[in-house]
Amino acid sequence: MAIDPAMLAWRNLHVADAIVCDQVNARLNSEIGCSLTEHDLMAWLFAAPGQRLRMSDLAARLRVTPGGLTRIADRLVARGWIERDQSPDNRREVRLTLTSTGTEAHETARTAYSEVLRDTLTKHLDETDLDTLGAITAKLLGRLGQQIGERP
Amino acid sequence: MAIDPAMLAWRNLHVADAIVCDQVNARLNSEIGCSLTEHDLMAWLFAAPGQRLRMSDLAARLRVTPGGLTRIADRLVARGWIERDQSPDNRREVRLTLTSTGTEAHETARTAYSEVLRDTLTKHLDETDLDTLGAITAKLLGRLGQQIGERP
DNA sequence: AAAGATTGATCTGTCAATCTTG
DNA sequence: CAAGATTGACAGATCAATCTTT
Repeated sequence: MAIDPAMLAWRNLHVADAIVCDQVNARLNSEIGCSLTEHDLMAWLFAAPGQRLRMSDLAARLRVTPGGLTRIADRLVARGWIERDQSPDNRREVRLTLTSTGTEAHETARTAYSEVLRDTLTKHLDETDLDTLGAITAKLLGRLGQQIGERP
Repeated sequence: MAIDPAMLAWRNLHVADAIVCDQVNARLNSEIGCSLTEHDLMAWLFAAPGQRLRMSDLAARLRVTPGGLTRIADRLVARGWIERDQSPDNRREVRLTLTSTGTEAHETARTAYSEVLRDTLTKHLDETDLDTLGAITAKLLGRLGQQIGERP
């Protein structure tokens, strides 16, 4: 009886993700003093139109709860890397922006992040494998998105 | 300038892993009353020679710290699903085994787990994609294992 | 002293309740 | 009352310190 190919693929994928996450976190932590999640928050802000996003939008992108995002934002505000501000036309909404120090921190973090990916992925998989991996996971995400309800 | 294929593959893989984890956790939680990690602990025990493993070995397999494993084991002992015992020839070592209720719980959990994988992976990717995904991640894990120090 | 497991303090996130604004 | 964010209580793991056994 052959082992379930889905189970095999999943377990490999899951462990590989854990290992890469650990390495990224370790590197970001020692070099910049932030976590992968904190980097991702800054990356979403950096890429957003007007460098500005609402709390609820960020929570969806980072896949954390509203309460969780409040805490993550608290930490980055305390470090002086982001700032809160309220939308003038709807004072319920809180938006976040990068400060100038936050932009610098993100730039440094992004570089370190890329280096870890080179050491963990690019070094071990050739271009074809990486593209194939990207394509299959992209297909999967597309289907899962429809199934679940399309993460924005 | 083309987007970095490693970054693309990694982000897709990372998000896909998070989605599948959430679904597995939700299903195991509602149906069996356990988490993915708790299932994995039981699965390792079930597959082990003599259905018995040392704390430190389990910690390495589950990729958690010794302290973390103590807590996970505490919960499963409290549910009556596993038991602690001490090695007669080295009383520092603590080993875990499944109880009969634990074996039943694991069996139920394993079935639910497989069903979630069918709904999230097998339903959306054909056999070829799954095999390719398994092969590429296996290659990656092989290289990462050597790089890091071979998880047992 | 070192190996192995546990414990207390802490960190990060969740969940449900709450506060504010529309 | 609903939308959006925050807060308190808690869950789950980490880390460093500790205890036991070798």
